[in-house]
Amino acid sequence: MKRYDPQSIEPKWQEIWEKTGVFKTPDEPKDKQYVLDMFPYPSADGLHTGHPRGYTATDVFAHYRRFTGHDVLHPIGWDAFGLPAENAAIKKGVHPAENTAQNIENFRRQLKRLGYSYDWDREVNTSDPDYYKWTQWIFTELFKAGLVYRAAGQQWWCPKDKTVLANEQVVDGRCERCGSEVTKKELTQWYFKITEYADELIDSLDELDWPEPIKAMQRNWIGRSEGLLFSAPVKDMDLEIQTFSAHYEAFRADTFVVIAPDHPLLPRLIEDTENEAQVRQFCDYLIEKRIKRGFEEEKESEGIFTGRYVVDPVGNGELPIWVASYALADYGTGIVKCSAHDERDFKFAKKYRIPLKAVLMPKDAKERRQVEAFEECYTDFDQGVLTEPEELAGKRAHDVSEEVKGYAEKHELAKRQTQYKLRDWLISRQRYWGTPIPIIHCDKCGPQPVAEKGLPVELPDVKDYLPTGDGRSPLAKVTDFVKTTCPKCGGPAERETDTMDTFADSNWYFLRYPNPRKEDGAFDKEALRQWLPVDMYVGGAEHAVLHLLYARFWTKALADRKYLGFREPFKSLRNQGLIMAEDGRKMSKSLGNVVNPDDVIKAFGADTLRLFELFIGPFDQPAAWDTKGIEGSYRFLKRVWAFGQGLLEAPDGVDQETDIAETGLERAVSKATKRITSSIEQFRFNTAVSGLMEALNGLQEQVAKTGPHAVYRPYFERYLILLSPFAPHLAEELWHELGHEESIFTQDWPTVDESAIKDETVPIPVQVNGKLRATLELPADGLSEAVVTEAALSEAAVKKHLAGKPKKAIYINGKLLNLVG
RNA sequence: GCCGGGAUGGCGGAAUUGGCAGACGCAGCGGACUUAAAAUCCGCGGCCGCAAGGCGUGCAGGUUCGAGUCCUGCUCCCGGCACCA
Repeated sequence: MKRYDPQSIEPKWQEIWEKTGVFKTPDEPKDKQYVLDMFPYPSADGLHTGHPRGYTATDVFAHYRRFTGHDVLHPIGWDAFGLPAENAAIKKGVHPAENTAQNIENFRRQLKRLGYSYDWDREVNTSDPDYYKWTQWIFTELFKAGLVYRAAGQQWWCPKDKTVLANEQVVDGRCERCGSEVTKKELTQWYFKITEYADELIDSLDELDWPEPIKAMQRNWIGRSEGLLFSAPVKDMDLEIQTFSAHYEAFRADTFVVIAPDHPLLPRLIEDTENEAQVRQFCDYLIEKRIKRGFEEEKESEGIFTGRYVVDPVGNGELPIWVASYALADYGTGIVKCSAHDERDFKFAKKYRIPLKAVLMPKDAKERRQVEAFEECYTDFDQGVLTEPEELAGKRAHDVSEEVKGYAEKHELAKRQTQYKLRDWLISRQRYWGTPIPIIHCDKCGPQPVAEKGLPVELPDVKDYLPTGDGRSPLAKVTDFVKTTCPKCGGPAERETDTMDTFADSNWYFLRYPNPRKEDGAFDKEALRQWLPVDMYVGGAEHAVLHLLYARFWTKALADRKYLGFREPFKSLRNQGLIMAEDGRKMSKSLGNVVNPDDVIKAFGADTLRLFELFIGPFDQPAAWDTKGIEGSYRFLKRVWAFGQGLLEAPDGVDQETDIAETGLERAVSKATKRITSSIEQFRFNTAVSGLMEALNGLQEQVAKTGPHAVYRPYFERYLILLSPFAPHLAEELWHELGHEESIFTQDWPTVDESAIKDETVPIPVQVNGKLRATLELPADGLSEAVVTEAALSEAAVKKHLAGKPKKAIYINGKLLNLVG
């Protein structure tokens, strides 16, 4: 009997599969399935144990879809631009291009060693000019569509990476990449107008088959809130200010107004007032304090009276305008009407002894007295009852929401307004290793997009790619690159020297796979029609608001430019949970608890690693690595191997006893097929693997009755097909040993024999008063209530717990009998 | 604070629509093989109890013939967002 030797069979089949092209993408797909992984960022560390979890899942899914007659596109590529590559390159003194190429080579080797069924002819590499040419082209298209603009402003700045960061890349006041504390810097930068799509980005989430938490995060991030916009004249001034309110129902409680210290209207507001200098000084102090504080929440708000009043449009008289540190210039209008029914307003008013008024009351009398005395801040707009205005008195704020909106609109007191937390996407990066922004600055004509024939704007191959830290990219020092002519007037002009955020690269790569080598366009209409949208997309939940939101935005923008015939790129999305270290902590080099997939493959083979990563726990949940657990998966594959070898060496010919075993084998395989099929479809790979284990146990049990026999082979062959998406090498090897010339992957998915699944006798649990007292073993057919009840009543254990005749009986057909005494 | 997700043996986890709680695996115990060990194979296994039996899915209630699953009220853990008006 041959020994199970993954080290020899796995590379052998990988080579054969590649040579014969079994996993190549079909040309004219009829029943297509686009099964996609979030492409990896090729870091110097190579694959970590988290990668194979998601990649094996999609691979199993892709195989399964092929087996069930679908034409599958299952590609892979490299998200190759980006800061970490550049930082690593700087550290090692190797050019990022060279460093990235090495890393990709290593990643490719590792992925191939795992036996994934990728179509390797379709690799894309975002740092390849043939790719980023089209990233730049899309940029210019969006520019022409008015979805790209330049603006000056305070930007988050990472002092270590020496580049600006988007809001999304700042986590707890730190740079998402390197963990340094971020600061602010005044810069002119490029933005994508993602806010233009805010509504659609929220609304169309409903139609997506995505994990609910991811949808919730996107809704949250976009942060839509519908309310009223009030306009109010400033007393003794020719000036109107506007305020946004989401909780306008208690508008009669407004007693003051706050404005952000950095609000653009503020200088005008305080001009020529008595306290002008003092207010200005205080605002400077507040602004500085906020920058220093970063993302930490202020313990106690501070403010100062501006000396100005607004005349309230809804009848609350003249309201004093205060500068308040808690007011944000970039949300709503930056000015807020304030009341006793907001925690922050309430606290602020108490601190500065600003008068308050309560018009929203709890039902409870004691609580009510506290609210009336301003001892408590009451903010429950769902349960609270209004006391003013008279028309609404006694009604719940929640119930009159629409009524108030309608009334305010009708009498022109306010307008309906929707606000978003989502900000436009800042894409300029002052770093070398990225896609150059294809813009030419001309003194006469302004910024001009580079025409398609001028693309790609190639990243110059320079020695000095170190970030400068002065707010300009290292490209600014490359005179040959910078100096050019204006595409409009032909005069001397300068190139934009910033590069794009790497999320721009990954925004559209899934559109490139259907036509990866197309030279005269980013994508081919017919190829996109054949393959897009992506049917199954798998990756980590950490991309919930960055990549997944941006990619949706570009898809919609390109659809509006008539380039795409769909508005959502990813129909179904699944997230894999993190693989933690065995100690339950995150794997990290500094903790020394990292498991390297290469080592695992060396010890157990790729099939074991694949199987174990799926068996480790529910796919979307985090799981801790388990050294003993992987041995268990290895043991299982060895048992499959030994079982196969047993059948190979078994004698031919038929005798009567084998019939009984065959019935049992049919049952085991049919049951397994049913269970594994539904598990894969639901992305519950851990139960799919236990289904495989259970089935092997069943096969062994049956065969043990007669010993191995050649007539059992067809059952085992069907079993191998079920196993093959998980352990492709082992399955293929045994398949061929069993005498097949063609690859196992040309076969059809096994069918289920429903009649075989049915057992001849079934166990019927008998409960007395809901408690299990006996289990009857009865023939599967003819299980009427009368038959079962009669059998149950003759059981000693049932009699014992049942005093006399049962008052009532609940019989669930073929499943359970409950006697109530 | 707000929004998600979760809590089941020693451990990871199973359990269609409410119907035998603990599948499958890990660790453990007992046995076979072996001079011995590893590997492999067979068996046992929620807790308490000698047993009959009782108790068991985070806690407290409820609905139901019957609840891990449904309802109400909590506790704790994980993730995301957070002066967002």
